[in-house]
Amino acid sequence: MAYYANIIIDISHEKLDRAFQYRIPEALYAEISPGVCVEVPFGKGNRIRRGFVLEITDCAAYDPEKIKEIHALAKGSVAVETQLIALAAWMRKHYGATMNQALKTVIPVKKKTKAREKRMVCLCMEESEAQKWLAIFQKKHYTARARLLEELLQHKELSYALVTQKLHVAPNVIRALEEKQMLRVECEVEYRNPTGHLICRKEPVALNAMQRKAADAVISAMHQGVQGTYLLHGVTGSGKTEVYMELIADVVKAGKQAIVLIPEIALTYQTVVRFCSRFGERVSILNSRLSQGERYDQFLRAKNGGIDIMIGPRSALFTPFSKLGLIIIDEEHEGSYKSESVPKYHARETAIARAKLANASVVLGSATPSVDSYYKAMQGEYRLLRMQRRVAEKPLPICHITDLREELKNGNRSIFGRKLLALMKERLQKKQQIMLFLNRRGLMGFVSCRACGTVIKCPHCDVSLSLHKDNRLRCHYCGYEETAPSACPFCGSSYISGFSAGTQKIEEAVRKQFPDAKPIRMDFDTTRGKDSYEQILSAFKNQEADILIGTQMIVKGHDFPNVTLVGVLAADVSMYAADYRAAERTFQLLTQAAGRAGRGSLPGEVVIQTYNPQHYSIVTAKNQDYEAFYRQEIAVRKLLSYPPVSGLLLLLLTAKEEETAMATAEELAAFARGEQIVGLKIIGPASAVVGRVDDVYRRVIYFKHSDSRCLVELKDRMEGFLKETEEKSRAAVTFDFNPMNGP
DNA sequence: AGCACGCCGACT
DNA sequence: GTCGGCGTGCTC
Repeated sequence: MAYYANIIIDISHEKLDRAFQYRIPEALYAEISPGVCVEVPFGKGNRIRRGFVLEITDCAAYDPEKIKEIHALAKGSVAVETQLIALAAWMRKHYGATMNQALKTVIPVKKKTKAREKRMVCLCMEESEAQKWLAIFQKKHYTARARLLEELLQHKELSYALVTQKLHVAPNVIRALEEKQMLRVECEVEYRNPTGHLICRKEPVALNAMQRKAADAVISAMHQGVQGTYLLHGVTGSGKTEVYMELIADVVKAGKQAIVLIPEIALTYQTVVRFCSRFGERVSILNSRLSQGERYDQFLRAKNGGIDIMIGPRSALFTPFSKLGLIIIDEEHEGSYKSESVPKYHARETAIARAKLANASVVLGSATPSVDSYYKAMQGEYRLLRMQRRVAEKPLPICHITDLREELKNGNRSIFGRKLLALMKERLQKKQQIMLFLNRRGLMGFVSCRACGTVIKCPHCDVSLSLHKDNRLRCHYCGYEETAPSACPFCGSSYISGFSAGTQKIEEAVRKQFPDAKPIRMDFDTTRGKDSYEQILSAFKNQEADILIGTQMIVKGHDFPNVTLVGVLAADVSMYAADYRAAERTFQLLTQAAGRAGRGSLPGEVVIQTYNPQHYSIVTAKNQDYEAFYRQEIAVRKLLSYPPVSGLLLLLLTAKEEETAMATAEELAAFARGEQIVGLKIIGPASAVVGRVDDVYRRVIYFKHSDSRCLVELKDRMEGFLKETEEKSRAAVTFDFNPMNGP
């Protein structure tokens, strides 16, 4: 009896996004199973390509004569559970992608994806001989060969992409010359270096009654074999981490494994130490600093049963545990749980899908739950667990709101309102610490001409360039940079000035107002270095500075016992961002920022400065009243048919030519209209907020429907439509369900 | 995505 | 005839 494997070839193209059948050679019977990565001959030239085994069968669904054999096991592949393949299929369906793309996000692969891009074409013969051949080719009018040879004589080494694209030399011409030993195609290989692991053990802290109650609700259900999704709403300082650890301990005791998702920015040394001291070497940590290879090694340990707990950002969700019992998502409301690349999955929904497959439970934790999750809890889809008091009954900070319009009326044009100024003075006298928080959005330092109003923009994107301290202008979308000009490039006026990036401006203002204070700044410029992030935080903790100035990054779960004042400067900038989550983000940011004050024995105070003091997101944040915020926000979402009340699907069309993007957008909008889906709302097509990035034009269409399953259905039909109606030049299409930060 | 095959036009 | 250029169609 012969065995066959259904394999997806690792080429992301709709036309190849299906299984191909290969015979399994007897020698590989033991090693081939669903989820392994193999090398197979593919296409006319039988080139060796990578593929993913989906399933094993004994019946040939194709002419057995034509079925080829699996060449080998791909080196550096982990046989992943069939469960993860099912998860990839689920992701493909719900977020829009090719099966190959979905598999790639789910299956750990060792091989560098960059290898292909780094292919080089290099000359391997004497120059004089090459000249001879060049003359022959020119004489024979072998224009392609002559072009290539000419270029090689000048540069010796050329990138493969350049040769095929810019020089228009076909791959078969390259191979013809390679066979004649005139040139070589080489690949570069990279090395990786692993990091150490820390081990230390401490006795667990006993839970208080409130924590016990929350933990027991989950544990008792798990013991009865009931799996579910829980939303743990615990105010800042209520001790959610202790609850997580209790649950993990219980899961591990039952011989199962746990995954803990933590937003990248909150994955600090402190967190790592906390988990390691409780669970020792059974814990593994993933972070973005790890190379592909190291990440793969961690997954291999998990696969082989070397660890029980994996902690990490979004991608840790795909840890190949065979007996997964629990997934915890801390800071559940965080935007970083949504993937920015295809498939644009949300870790929360995907975790629930994986848990269903593994018969595991999911615990979502947050002090400020996402409106999405709280809504689902209200609908009874998740079970809500509350922890409304801080450990040791520490009082919540006193919160003041400063109306910046009033300040302006009273002639105060500085960054600091009078209330904040007075409190800062007092704290500095008492030798207590202060945190100043700035909303980064909107305060980017762009450069404009005061004479003609010209704003310096990126030549490749529709955004203004921002000024950095090294006097260079950078594009935050494509990375383009140039030296800041001294005169306006349009009118020649020398009255051209940059609005320095927000945090720098604040630092200057602090130094001016309080010459004796020691401010420390944390932003993209000061955290360039390797450990500078940790260094700044520990310096502040050791009271080497008394004012910490920063953006989002300083708000996330750090304990600074001596901080008794938090100032939020210009709280409303994020509310003007043109997207429906703006109020939610503002509320979350303010609540989290306020939570930084009074963590120690000293009571804290918070000052929120805003131009919109009456806005509900600010008023409810002042009162630390999540419920009140939720009630008002959900009413707005209902009124405007936004998630979670309604489903929202964003279609992004990208193309090199503006016309192509527009044409495809119109084509798809027309198709959607023709589908006659009752209750479907189509908004657009329109230009994306940033209409051009890296010289690629971007258009968007929004679809709304009260039942998000209808949108998944619509996406399926559009995928089918794109597959069937072939058109030679069409824009690239990406789907994004319930997008996080606009297109 | 690659790669072959097939056709047209240009030049030996 | 031969080769480059380009469109079409298939890949287990």
